[in-house]
Amino acid sequence: MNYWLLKSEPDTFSFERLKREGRTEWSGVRNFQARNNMQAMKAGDLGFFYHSSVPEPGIAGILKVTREAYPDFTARERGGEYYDPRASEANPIWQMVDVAYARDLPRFVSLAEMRANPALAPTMVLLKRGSRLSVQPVHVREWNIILAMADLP
DNA sequence: GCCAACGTTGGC
DNA sequence: GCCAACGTTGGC
Repeated sequence: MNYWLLKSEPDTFSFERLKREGRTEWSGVRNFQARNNMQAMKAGDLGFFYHSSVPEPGIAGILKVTREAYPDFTARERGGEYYDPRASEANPIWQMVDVAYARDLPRFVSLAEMRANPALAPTMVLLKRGSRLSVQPVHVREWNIILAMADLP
């Protein structure tokens, strides 16, 4: 089992919406490193659902990978927001996974709080200077620290 | 709205 | 293969 962190702007797609709708396709990823991370995902892997570009960014809940990487068809939707003219059936270039709501955290864990935790700060990808990767691995150690933070008031 | 940091593109 | 220019991300 591997752990991940997936960023989303809640104005576009929030954790609450995932909870309400149950599942979604994680399409539209247009960064190679993020794509490679999705290709490494296994069904059953868990991930933090991270809310970005809001006054208080942070982890809103937990999702589960339900379908492993397959071609992201939005890359071939001519005129669509995620269209990529280089993508073809033979070479889709971009991949997506399906994810489902897994469970709530006891509470929201903010970016500021994670930054302030010296056990996370030096290593976690999210906290590295200039990091903007939208799909990133989370070490099991970091995963457990954040779960413990969410258990505290 | 600003801007630092980063990834990608394309000329050479 | 280098690297400047550009566009994007995302915290603040």
